[in-house]
Amino acid sequence: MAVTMRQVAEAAGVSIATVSFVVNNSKPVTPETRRRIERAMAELGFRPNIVARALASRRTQILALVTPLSRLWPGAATREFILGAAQAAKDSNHHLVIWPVGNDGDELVALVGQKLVDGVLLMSVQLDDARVEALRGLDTPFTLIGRTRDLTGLDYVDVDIAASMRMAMDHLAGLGHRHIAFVNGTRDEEGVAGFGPYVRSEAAYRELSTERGIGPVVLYCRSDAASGREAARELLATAPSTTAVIIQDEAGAAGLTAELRRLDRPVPDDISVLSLLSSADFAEMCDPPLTTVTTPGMELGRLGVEALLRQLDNRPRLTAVLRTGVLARGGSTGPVGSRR
Amino acid sequence: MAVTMRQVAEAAGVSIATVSFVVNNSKPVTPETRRRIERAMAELGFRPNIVARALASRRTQILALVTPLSRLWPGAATREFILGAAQAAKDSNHHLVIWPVGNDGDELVALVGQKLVDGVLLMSVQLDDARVEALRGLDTPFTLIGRTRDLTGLDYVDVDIAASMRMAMDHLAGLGHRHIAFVNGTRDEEGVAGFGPYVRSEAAYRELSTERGIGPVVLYCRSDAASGREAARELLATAPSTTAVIIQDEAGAAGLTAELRRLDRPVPDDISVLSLLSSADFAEMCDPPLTTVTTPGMELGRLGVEALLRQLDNRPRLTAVLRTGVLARGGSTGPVGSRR
DNA sequence: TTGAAAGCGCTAACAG
DNA sequence: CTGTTAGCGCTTTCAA
Repeated sequence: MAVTMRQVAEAAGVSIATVSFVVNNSKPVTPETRRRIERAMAELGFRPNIVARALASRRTQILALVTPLSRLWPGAATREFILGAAQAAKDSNHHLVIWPVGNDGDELVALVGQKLVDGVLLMSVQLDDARVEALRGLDTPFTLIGRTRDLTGLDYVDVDIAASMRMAMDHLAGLGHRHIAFVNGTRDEEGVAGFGPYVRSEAAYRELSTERGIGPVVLYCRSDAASGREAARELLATAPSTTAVIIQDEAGAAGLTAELRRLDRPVPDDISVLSLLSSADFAEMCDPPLTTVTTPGMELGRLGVEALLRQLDNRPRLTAVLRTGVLARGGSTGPVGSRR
Repeated sequence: MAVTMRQVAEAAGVSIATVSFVVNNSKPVTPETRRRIERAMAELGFRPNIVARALASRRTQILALVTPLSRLWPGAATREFILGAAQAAKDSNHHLVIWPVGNDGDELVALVGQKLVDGVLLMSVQLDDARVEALRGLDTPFTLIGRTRDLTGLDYVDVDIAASMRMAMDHLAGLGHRHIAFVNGTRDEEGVAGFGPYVRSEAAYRELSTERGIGPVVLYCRSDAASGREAARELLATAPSTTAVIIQDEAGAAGLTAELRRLDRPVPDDISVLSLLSSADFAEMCDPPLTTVTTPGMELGRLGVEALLRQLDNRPRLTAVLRTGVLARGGSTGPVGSRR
């Protein structure tokens, strides 16, 4: 059996309460007494039982990361996100549990009701998200990764898609491109309208193009290479003057690039392709090296945990955190004809 | 405050013990009494406090998934694995915590000492793994994902690399290929010798080639497209008669394919490429669709949890579970000249 | 079939 | 500064 506080107390000749004080640094203790206790702890190999502590203190030091059952953000940096969150949790003496739950809130309510976790991190939040409404009714603090339509009173961490899009367009414009198309992602289940990132990226693209007098060209593709190929053909058919394309899907980007090559419009020599909000893994796999704007998965995970812990500790809140993607230059060059 | 068992007991006019019996189905209870209690629970919205239960029963119903800090299996199906494990845990009323810890066992010992978890799942196990030795000294059950050199008394779940390699070679041989090369992964940190999957796949390849009278050709590449390109050049220089290549790295596969194309040996028309033990994400991103043998990440995660739970419940153990990768045909054809 | 009661190991008043 | 004590909410003998 594991060593308990009581045994430590006996060995050190003090009361169990005093041991608790030194373990948690919760009250002043004479250096001499402290030393005796620490010695006893070391000798006996004492490790506080975290479950007993949780029951007595009403603080489990456990956070939950709620992930959808379906892959919501296709091919995205989920792994990095999870690991970033787990790291951040550990760094502040917390544990992270993974809860894969459906999109209706009921299951989530049941889990939260178990009182296992102090707070909840909600991944892949949708514009209208039943899970959020469900959590609003409970008294467990939570933080969003992503954004709902109605954000009153909520804390969230998200990718700054508008800024990322601007970064992408600035990059391409800086290379001399004047005809920049956008291939947006799409998900049959809810249509383009429902998925926040898609909505926001398209809005940002349209706004920026108009602002710069670039006729907006928007196409769509699903999350596979074949769909990317289709987009390539459609692009050349409908907007042949295009010299650069921003695409928000990894698999789609791969297909698009390959098809452009097949159609004698090689990337990046003849047309530039930039993959928006892809994962780091993808970036290092592209060939030719595509320019990418990478989702900062780890950082978002860390920030999500940070925001949640602030709520739990009643520290100043982190209400609206946005992070721009990271630009990694591939082999993109300017449009044909404009090059030195 | 949340509803407690005591309140339910009062409302139903029974003792707290009886409530416990119906909640856990641990003792027979008169239908009539049971009904009263269930009614009270429903009306009050009672949810058992899992922490109190854990303290009293010495069973937390929490499992830990230990992941290395560094990416050990490059680009692999980590996400699927994590989600598979989380799902399986949930399906048997358990929780899964993620512990990103270093490779020395000390941190792990400290975490386990907290008595938060009933069992541990060790990911990315190395041939000589300090974490395993550390866990052997404790009394918390654990299961390996991967294998150590010394497996006595241990339960593990792993990819059957030999079988996967055989599947790959059979597939290619069936298409008529007689010159099949293998590009193994490599990791500078520990050399080829240290990483189990690399060791085993190479051994399997060599054995199978010898068996079939195919002179073995083995090259190495790191986990990036550039390294894959190098491998392509080296391959054509040293074994120009090669008609098919098996490569065990996703990024490397991308680079290899691209470089072969650039050198006028297009895939799959002129030479076949098969990506061994890659992730499902990768498979759907390849263009042209590469034939892949995919790591069954979800399934391994589920099986790991299953094996662990069996230990915990004293059910017949699952000591040595191996799963073969899943073959997904891409556009591979037979070698040039042998085609109809 | 049900109840009483003794913990599980620790925290947090409160008292001294 | 240290000790006493009453729980935290539930499980689990042991009796009734």
